[in-house]
Amino acid sequence: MKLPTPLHLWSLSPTRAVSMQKRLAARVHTSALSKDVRLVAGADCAFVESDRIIACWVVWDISDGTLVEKQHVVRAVRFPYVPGLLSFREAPALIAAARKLRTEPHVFMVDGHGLAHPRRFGLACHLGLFLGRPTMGCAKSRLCGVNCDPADRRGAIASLTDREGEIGRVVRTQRGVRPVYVSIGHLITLDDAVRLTLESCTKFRLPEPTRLAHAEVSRLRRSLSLEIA
DNA sequence: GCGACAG
DNA sequence: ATCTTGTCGC
Repeated sequence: MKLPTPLHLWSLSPTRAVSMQKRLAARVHTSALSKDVRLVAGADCAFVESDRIIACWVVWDISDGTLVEKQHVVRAVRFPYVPGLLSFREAPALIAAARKLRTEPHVFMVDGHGLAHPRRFGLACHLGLFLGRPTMGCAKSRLCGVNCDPADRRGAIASLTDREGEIGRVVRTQRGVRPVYVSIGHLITLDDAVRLTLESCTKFRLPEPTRLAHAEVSRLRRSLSLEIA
């Protein structure tokens, strides 16, 4: 996959990283997604010995539920986990893995937030700018904002808001499970992000693209752990 | 000062 | 995220 010229280097201090987020947040855009979304890419990361990161992208066909392609990279971890700065830890590896994709996904989904971030610039937004393509976030827990608890039925939705208004939506993807937190990343609308989330959660709480990517990095981590031992 | 805090 | 078996609840 051909990617745009990188917007900046990744060797930044946490303080500089925060400044960078504030600056880049202005470049994020909401826009209608093309009508025929079929290929949905899902990402996830795993860590080995806390010093190496495994980043993977899986391309899932929403029309027939098949796995089209999967690519991954293993790199050295260069940034600590700091709430609000997740992209500086995971994005570099995810971008490298995305370059290896041979198919062109219609939208990229990540395990984390996009706009539903303290500075409105979560991992999904950061990746959206670097990939120059539609992205959205579907997180397992909340980072910021307030919300009501959606009804306990598949498809129930509650608005996630912060001072300026709606920054995402809390979606119950299956009855009897905890809801997921959906927000836009870049070049997509919140309505489409929620729709894609529900269409991708065919049988589990989490979307298939992201769920499959998680299974893949877990498998890769096991084999790498064995090489060490 | 006291919580909250994506993965 | 990661360390980890059985076990409480629907």
